[in-house]
Amino acid sequence: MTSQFTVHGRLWIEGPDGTIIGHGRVELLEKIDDLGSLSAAAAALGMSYRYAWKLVKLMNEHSDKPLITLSSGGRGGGHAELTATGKDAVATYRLTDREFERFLTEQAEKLPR
Amino acid sequence: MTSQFTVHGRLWIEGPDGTIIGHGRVELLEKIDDLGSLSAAAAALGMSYRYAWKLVKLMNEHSDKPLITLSSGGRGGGHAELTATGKDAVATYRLTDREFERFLTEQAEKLPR
DNA sequence: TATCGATATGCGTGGCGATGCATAACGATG
DNA sequence: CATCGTTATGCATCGCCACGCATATCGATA
Repeated sequence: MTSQFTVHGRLWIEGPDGTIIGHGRVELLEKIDDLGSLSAAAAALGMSYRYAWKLVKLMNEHSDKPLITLSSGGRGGGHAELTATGKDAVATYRLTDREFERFLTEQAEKLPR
Repeated sequence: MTSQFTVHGRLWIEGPDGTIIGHGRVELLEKIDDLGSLSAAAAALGMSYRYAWKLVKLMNEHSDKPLITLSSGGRGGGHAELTATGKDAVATYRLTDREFERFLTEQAEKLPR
């Protein structure tokens, strides 16, 4: 049967240019893609706008091609959008993350008792 | 061939009593088992004795049966030793950790490019 | 051209992991 | 019973992550 133990973990993907994409960043990217707004995405995740903005800046700086485009002013006050690179990154991460979830439950069942 | 991306991760095992055992704690346990001394183990890992002692206390408190026995005074000034439970915990963790390493490299090869 | 909502960014703060210092207690052994 | 090396534990601190406040900027639109 299932073990009394549970196996947990975190994983992240590093690119050759130093990009790091993990759980939190991917969630942010997905929310941005969903809502078209950085402030709304941050709020939806219970994350401060200040910090979300820093993450976006870091990701864009450390990546060869930017993952997110931000524009201020205009209708609605501004806009946030994923680039094709950004969407690719999300998709790639989600793929390996799904495998990871399978791995974790699979390992938990191997544990004693 | 191999991808330009690399997949990294951390994993830990939680017991029903709230025990948490992960990379750092296991390394400490192994060093204790190896050296028979908490202060020596901490030093060998470049970890402060203060913190290593706290970790041991936490692990023992949160586990049903203690993982480490500590004794002060006497020949050599004191002694640290793993219980059978402690050794089991290490062995179990190492087993799933080995699988985890395989998983990570395996996933990295699935990534684009 | 005034408004409005979002982006842009500095500055101070609080929690947490981890360190370092200092001091006490312990107990086998000489 | 003095010594010695380790365990035992308080307290102050440092760095990093993340938050919160405050303010400036931008640009479509009414």
